[in-house]
Amino acid sequence: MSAPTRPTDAELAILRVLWERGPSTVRQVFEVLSVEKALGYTTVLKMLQIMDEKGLVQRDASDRVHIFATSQTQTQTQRHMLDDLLDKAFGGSSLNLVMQALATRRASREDLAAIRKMLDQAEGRKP
Amino acid sequence: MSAPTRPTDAELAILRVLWERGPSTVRQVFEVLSVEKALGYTTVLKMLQIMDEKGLVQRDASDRVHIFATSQTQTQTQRHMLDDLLDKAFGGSSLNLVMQALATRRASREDLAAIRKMLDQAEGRKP
DNA sequence: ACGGGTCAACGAAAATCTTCGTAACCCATC
DNA sequence: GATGGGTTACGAAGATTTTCGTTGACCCGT
Repeated sequence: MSAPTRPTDAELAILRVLWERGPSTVRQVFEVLSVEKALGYTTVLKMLQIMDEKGLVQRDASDRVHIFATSQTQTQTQRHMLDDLLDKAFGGSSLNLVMQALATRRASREDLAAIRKMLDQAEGRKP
Repeated sequence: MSAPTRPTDAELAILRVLWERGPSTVRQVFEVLSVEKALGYTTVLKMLQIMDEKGLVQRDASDRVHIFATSQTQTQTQRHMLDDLLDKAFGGSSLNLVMQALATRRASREDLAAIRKMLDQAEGRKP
């Protein structure tokens, strides 16, 4: 159970498909990815083989056509990558990161309300 | 003025030093980095040469000992990398990203208060 | 002028990431 | 049981990233 290595861009593209579709075959992943970008079927296959070795995905090989699934939830991976970015580009300051995130893309009123609600919980406020 | 490529990990380590120290010589960057990790002087030099070609840093070669400086502020780079992460791992949802960032244990009580304050301003609350 | 120390440039090796051609395999249908 | 379409396995090439040894230039003190 070693620390999962940070997914590369190509790996992340595949993970995105698996998160959205759920467990999928190579062909299913390929169909989705090939819409946006020209790439070969065996490229996707190879990536999934490597990701399996790295532990990024799990493979169900009980049928002839193997089924691949992510081994971490999207949320877990997001946390991991955020933590990584926090260390490497934000000096560990999550305040700084949050400020930047809120400044970059304007959050809707509902978003802000949701964040406020979360702050209340985090701070353990009494109403 | 092409879109600056996302810095690699090694590049980011150097950028961190330059952001903190300001414009520096190869040796100065090397001294800082070699504290945490064993690496050669020429490794740092080569990295800075490459980063110069990529446009990540700017070089003042008017003296014999060259001075390197970042070509983007830390904030600009942070925005860029956050945007990248947002697309690639968060489906473009900054709300989601902020929530995750707040959910880590790295946000201190003061951080949360500062964010709350910012929310107040963003929502235009009257006191 | 000489020698030791510091410097940037260059090339190349090592490591990692990305892509795909080829082969081997399985199964359904002719 | 041969053929064809779809599958995984394998290896290797190409691209990028990371590392550093070597070389030649430059400077300063003797």
